[in-house]
Amino acid sequence: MKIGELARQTGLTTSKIRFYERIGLLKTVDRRPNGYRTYPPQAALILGLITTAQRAGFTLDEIRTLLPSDLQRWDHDALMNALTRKIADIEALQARLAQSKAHLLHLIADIQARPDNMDCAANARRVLTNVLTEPPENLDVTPDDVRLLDRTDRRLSVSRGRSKKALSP
Amino acid sequence: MKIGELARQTGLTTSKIRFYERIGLLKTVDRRPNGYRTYPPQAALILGLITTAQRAGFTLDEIRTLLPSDLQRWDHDALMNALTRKIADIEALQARLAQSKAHLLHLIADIQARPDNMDCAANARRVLTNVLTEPPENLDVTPDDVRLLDRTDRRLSVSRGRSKKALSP
DNA sequence: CTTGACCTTGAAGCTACCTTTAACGTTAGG
DNA sequence: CCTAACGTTAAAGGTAGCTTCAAGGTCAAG
Repeated sequence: MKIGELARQTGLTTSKIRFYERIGLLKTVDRRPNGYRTYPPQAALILGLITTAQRAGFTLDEIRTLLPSDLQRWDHDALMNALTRKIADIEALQARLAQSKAHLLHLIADIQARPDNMDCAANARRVLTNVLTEPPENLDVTPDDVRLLDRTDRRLSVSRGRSKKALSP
Repeated sequence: MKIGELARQTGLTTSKIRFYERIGLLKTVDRRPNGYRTYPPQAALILGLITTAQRAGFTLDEIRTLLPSDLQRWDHDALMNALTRKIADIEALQARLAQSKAHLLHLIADIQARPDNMDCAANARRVLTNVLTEPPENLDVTPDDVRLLDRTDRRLSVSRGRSKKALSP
């Protein structure tokens, strides 16, 4: 299978597939005499796995270390470890988001709770003081928690990059 | 107040403060005859606001358009709009995270549910098929939802960039 | 023989948010 | 007067995950 065909099958762009190869993520690729890449049918499967793992919050780096060269032979322990850690990361993020959300809701309520006898400027001062004197949100998030987020978002931004400008035909 | 003093008060680095000025986020700055920046006490307050807003998931760009030059005179409607939208973004992300988490838990269960009479390779094949045939996770997340995440993570990654290499003294 | 669809490469660009570096001027204290 | 700590600038670098570009080569159909 040539790269364009693989791209169609997986829904990925050819540039993405080549990129994965460059960073050592996709190794099941051969060359025809003319230099063209050629893939076994299995490649589509692997790319599907990569995409799925990415959506679950794994970095390409993590995926690379977890993906066995032979799909039948996984490092069971490493995989389970990674899955468990990833879940913990997600939970930490969920806690953060809940906090942020609560914070914003509180702020909205605070703004709308302007006493009738108070003018806008004074209300602004009042709200401002509240915002800045709230406790510093002790979230206890470790650098490791953070890493997921860095991934998660990017994972989600599948729809980006496409939005820039439509191909001018 | 000079920039070092302001940095100490806010807990930000001087480079960050200068950066904020460069991108037009912090305008309350004057110069002494020697070229040094000098700030009114209010500046610390504004930086506090910026940091808080960032933690809540706003981009510096968003913050810039929302921050009034006079802290007493906010654009009430724009602010409320932004807050409301940001909450919606957070909710979308929460939904995604819940999905990812469920997905991972399911995967773990699936791996552990290997029938006694099945060998590892066969189990790997079985799980693999399950993973890849699950529905494509119809999440209906808009590009706008995505933007928050891009922010949220970075907001969280305060602890990064420091990790590279300690200053060699 | 030409057209168009496909393939190749390395390098540069993009995003958002900073930090780092180099090369230099200022100021307070001993 | 020297030194250490502070201040200044513009420009480049770093992250993660790609895309885009320039400048080609290959191939099948008409």
